[in-house]
Amino acid sequence: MTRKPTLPPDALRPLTADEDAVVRALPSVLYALPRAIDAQMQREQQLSNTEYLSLMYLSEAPDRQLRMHELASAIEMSLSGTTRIVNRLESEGFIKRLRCERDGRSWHASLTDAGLARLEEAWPTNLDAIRRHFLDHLKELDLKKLAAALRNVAT
Amino acid sequence: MTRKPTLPPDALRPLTADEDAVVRALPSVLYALPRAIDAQMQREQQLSNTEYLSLMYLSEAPDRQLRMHELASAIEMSLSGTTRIVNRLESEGFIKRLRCERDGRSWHASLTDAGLARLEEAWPTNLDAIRRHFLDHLKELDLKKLAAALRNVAT
DNA sequence: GGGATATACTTGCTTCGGCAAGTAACTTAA
DNA sequence: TTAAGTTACTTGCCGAAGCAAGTATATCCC
Repeated sequence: MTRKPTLPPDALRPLTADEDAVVRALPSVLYALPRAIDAQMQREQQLSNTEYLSLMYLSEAPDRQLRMHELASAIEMSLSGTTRIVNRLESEGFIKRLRCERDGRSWHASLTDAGLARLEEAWPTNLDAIRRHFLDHLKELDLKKLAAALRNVAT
Repeated sequence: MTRKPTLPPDALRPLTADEDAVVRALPSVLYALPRAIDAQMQREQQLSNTEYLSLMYLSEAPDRQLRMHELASAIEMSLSGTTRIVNRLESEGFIKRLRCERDGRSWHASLTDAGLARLEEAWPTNLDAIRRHFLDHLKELDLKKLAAALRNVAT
């Protein structure tokens, strides 16, 4: 039972009413919402969100390829998780693995034409899912500030 | 390959620049952030977020107990997932299952004193995780509006 | 009252993800 | 130049969650 030692007293500062309201709404957004988006993507496109993101980041990369650890950090997954995602996408022909010429330990995940086509087929569903589950509910917010805040959260 | 038929044209309406900025930042927030919060809770408190939420909602319920499906909907998990969470928490003595007197098919998950103590031990970590990973990055936002929007997303 | 249906939960099976250990290839330093 | 260390990726093992099927109880309707 190695628990963290006592937290600094600041951690116990009570939440303001507004913060509390945000915190109360958070589980829905952080836990249920990703599952809902994933489920729609899976149902309508047979792609998980991480698979979709992989195709997307690859499509935007120079030469449509990224080294494994670059892809991992783009999709914010562990390297082992990324290995498996690439395995799946490779087995369906959407990605090819290419040896890296400059570093024999390294592989490039390279988006195939089929992979690009798959992405183009899938993105309307992804956009629809994000709109329906998320964007459409934010009408009252200042999106510019929200985007900045979310980028800030991201780091 | 049963794919959804063509989406309504509205789904293809392009994103505004602000919407796009939000969407770009979304994977970090919806996928990486929950993992980060979970990891901190697991590391420092040996509790998953769903376990923590279960204890929390039970502590707030009348008689500190809820029927399984009530708990499931509170924590927004499937019933089978809830069964397993309750199994885990029960095996550690934090929850007891009590037969429902009015309905023989039903069980109450009931928070024990040990469970309440566990919750009280864990909440500062949870609060700290939420603050550090999320709340502290929202300084620029109108939290009242954000809370309303998030509640809106939740439904 | 008793069969058909519905409800509340549990279990079996599968998938996904992380960590830690393993392997191969590169780099550094003696 | 070769042994030690580091890096890039993969594999083995595990836990968590969902769906679909199973079980037990309740309700409905004749």
